[in-house]
Amino acid sequence: MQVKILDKKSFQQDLLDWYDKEKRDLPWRRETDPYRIWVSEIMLQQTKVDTVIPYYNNFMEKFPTLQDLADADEDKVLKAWEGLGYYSRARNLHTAVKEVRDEYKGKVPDTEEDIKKLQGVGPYTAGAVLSIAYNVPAPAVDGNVMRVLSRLFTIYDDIGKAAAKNKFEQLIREIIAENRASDFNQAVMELGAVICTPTSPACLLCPVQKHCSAKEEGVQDLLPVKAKKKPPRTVHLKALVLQDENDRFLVEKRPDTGLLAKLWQFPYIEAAEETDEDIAAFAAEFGAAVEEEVNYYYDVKHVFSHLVWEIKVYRAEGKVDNIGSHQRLLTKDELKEFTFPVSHQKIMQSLEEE
DNA sequence: AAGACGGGGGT
DNA sequence: ACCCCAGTCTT
Repeated sequence: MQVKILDKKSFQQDLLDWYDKEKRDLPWRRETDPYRIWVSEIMLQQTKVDTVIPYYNNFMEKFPTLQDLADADEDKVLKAWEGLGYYSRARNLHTAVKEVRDEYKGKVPDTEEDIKKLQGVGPYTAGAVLSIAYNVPAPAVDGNVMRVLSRLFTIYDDIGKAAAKNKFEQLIREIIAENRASDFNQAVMELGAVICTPTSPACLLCPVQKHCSAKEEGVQDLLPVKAKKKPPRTVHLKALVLQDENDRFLVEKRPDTGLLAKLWQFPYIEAAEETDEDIAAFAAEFGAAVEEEVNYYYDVKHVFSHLVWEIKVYRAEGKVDNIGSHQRLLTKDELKEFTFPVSHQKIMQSLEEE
């Protein structure tokens, strides 16, 4: 591969000098424990630093060591992840940490071969943990890195394609500062986060502007190239908030796999058509009398990356029976102990406004 | 190679 | 209302 950079040493020095001076003071940057680095990198997948910080701090308070997390109940782990999204990250991390406890004597693997075997550890996270925790010169290519490199070297490959990622990893292998792999990888990501931003990059403040091919050609706003995603499909739901005579609410645990696996929710049905009887029939299964017009209460809209939930919420009070084994009746206080997706937190919140 | 999988921010 | 952000696993 042709590296069009003029002076590698000069580039590394300009980048690292800037990073040494300007790097943000982040909780996980005060840590050297590979377990803590690992947790931060899992949380940072698809998620902004500002969102992660409070979750990370709380998580470390609850599970200070790898052993603590490995020994914890899954429900507690999910509760600590509540609202962060992509809950398979939490389940996979929990599985992987138990694997490290049992198969690696509690020490996070420091080789690419071993660390990649862990659930939820893909090419990015493997490189990030190896470089940041162990200073191994492995590439850690995330969206920030692809954006920075696509501009530095005017690469017009679609960064959504798998082939492009290999190209960027190879590029990092060629330009990484071998003895400062941790700082180098973090510096590139930091540059992408605070200077080389998706829109309106701050080129005038950029420490490596003089090495940047896109800036030289004035095409920084055209990069990176990325195919547009399809709009999410809309699913119509009717959710049922049943409150029994003891002011307990009917909730249920979602299946072990798929969307929002193992989280709790108010029972609902998919309503393909705007029919009137379906919610009544659904409620009748619990011995509750619900009518479309009488019990309709509230609308909740929730947007995921691949679908939209438009939820009509129905409320009813009275005796509740015929509870399934995955279902529970919980008081308002007890609801707080269970993990709900944000969409159903919105439903819960509507109960406070009366 | 494409889709599933959450949630947040900016304008 | 519309735009943007994007790792890993599964199919």
